[in-house]
Amino acid sequence: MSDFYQQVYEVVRQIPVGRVTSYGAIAAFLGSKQSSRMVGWAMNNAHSYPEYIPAHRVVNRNGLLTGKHHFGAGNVMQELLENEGFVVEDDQILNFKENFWDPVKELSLD
DNA sequence: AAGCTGACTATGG
DNA sequence: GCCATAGCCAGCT
Repeated sequence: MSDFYQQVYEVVRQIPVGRVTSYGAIAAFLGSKQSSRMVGWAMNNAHSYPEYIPAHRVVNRNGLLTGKHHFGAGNVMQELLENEGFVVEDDQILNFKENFWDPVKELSLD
């Protein structure tokens, strides 16, 4: 597996419970903010990773659950987020900005 | 092999 | 503030 995917998975795994981040933020942290699509693709292949990947904590820059369809037929992603204390409405995290977790800030600085 | 698609984002009208 | 376009790059048809 490419290091890119590996790093994406590790970053996503380090997202604290009750926090969320965006594909672009992860891509930016890896130094390829223009390849935010690849982060999403990495999530699609997340099942290939031996560890658990909380992909539901990764949404687009709007806090919109664009990838909910990949979790299952129903609104599994929303339920997972609500289970962690998020407020989701119309497939969007209302308090997204308040719970946003930026790896660039949280992991780079320290 | 060439073209399309997609769990994105930024920019311009 | 919404819609269209354009980069991005890996996987699929």
